Amino acid sequence: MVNEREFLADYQPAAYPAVAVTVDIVALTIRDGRLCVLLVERAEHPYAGRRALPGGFVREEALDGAALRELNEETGLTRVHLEQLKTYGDPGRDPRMRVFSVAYLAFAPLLPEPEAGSDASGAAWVPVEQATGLAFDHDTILADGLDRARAKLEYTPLATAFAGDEFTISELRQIYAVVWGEELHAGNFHRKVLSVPGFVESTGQTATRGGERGGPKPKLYRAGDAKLLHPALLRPGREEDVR
Amino acid sequence: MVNEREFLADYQPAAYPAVAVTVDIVALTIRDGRLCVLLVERAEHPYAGRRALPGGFVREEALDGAALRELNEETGLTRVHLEQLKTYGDPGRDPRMRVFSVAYLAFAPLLPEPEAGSDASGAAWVPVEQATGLAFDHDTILADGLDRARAKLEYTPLATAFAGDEFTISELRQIYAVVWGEELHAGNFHRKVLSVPGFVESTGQTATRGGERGGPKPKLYRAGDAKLLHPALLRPGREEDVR
DNA sequence: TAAGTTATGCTCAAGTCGAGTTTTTCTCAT
DNA sequence: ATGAGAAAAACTCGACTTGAGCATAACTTA
Repeated sequence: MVNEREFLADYQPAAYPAVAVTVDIVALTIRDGRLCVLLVERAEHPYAGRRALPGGFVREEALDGAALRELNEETGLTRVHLEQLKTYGDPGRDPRMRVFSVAYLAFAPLLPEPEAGSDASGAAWVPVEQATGLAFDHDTILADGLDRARAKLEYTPLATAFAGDEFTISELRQIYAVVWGEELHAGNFHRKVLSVPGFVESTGQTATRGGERGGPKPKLYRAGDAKLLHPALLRPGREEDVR
Repeated sequence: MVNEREFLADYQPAAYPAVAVTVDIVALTIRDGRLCVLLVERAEHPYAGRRALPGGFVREEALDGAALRELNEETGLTRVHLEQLKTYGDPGRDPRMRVFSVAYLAFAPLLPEPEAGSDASGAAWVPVEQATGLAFDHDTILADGLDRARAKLEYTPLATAFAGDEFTISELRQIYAVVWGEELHAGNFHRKVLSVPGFVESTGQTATRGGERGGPKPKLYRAGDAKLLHPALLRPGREEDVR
């Protein structure tokens, strides 16, 4: 019976209803100390007028390429960290037809451009807590993306993708604080970051001035060559683990 | 320009070349102390005669449902841990047409059935080190699945999905050893497993007899209610981290 | 009954973590 | 200019966690 099915499936693909594959992108950045996601406003039905994650149909290109192209079209960004998140394909998630969406997660350094072309589509960076009521199942996709982003900060040096080429330990700590939504002990964070091999490397320079509200000139660092943090930087307050 | 493209994409999906979506499953189990993956032999072109991961076209069903159905068709398994792995969609990965494959990772307890129906398709559990030269890009998918499985053992109680309902700490340790490919310190493993909240819970029973080659009757445990291990069970020998 | 194997627990030194403190260098407002 | 407040960086200390070994007792097979 399995063979019959396979046979049919292999040789009569046209017998199946038409399907489409899109990529949708959860692009995150930090603006004004807040975690923001890139959203577009839909001009067409379905969900006309609703905000949605940027994305579009996959052409004759690789999936990663499609995601990069879409993101570039909306933001002009080209050198971003992009990784596949998950694929969503429930029947009915798009009222037009069966649409499978391969979601991607992107980490953008501090605002490459405030707004997209400022023209048409109205792409905008929206604080994640205000990004609700999105089109399709994009609320779910965004939630999954945030979960993944928060988890990845723990064991990868991904936070450096949110920072510029050079950054201070405090700036890095602020990134963690904003993404995780909780303050971190400055001293311990400092010790930890410097002790994890390959996380950051010193530039030998210091910032030209201290913080906004005082303090000495901090040293500058750039991202190291580690792909994984070991030991990991664990999120505080996870004692009573997810059961 | 972006709008034009979106407009076209939204309203003329039929203008795009036909695409298909399949699920492919990396189903892992442990047989005779070896990590094995479920493979089928392809009867049809392309790659006729080559071994491949089990899978098939997605019907009018959810992706998770399609994966479960395919796995069930091959093994009869119904209560397995199944999770989405990654989606593969390079143009040309299937010579017939544009095929996107949503790969799933499954963890099966010790051999539900030695072989599939033993009839047709010739589904078989193959030691992973012998599972090479697979059809399509299945070598890559398998490698990604193994990476994911090994990583997940560290911070989730997934290893219990490889064990039966009741198991001994030593059996659990063997699962880790087989999947990771390295022996673990018995005493430390024992201490660690019992100290992580929710990992395992005692049944109060002990096995009816000791090990094959001697030793006291071990206590029996069942899986606990934790979804994440905290602190994690780190793989040894990862000092010089992935750079 | 002897020899070998295993489950389980204990010890100890090294390492890590969270929390708090100290010193010093800045910025800002007076 | 000067004092108050803030932040960078470094240090301390006690509580845990880890890796490596050792110890003991309970079993199996020969």
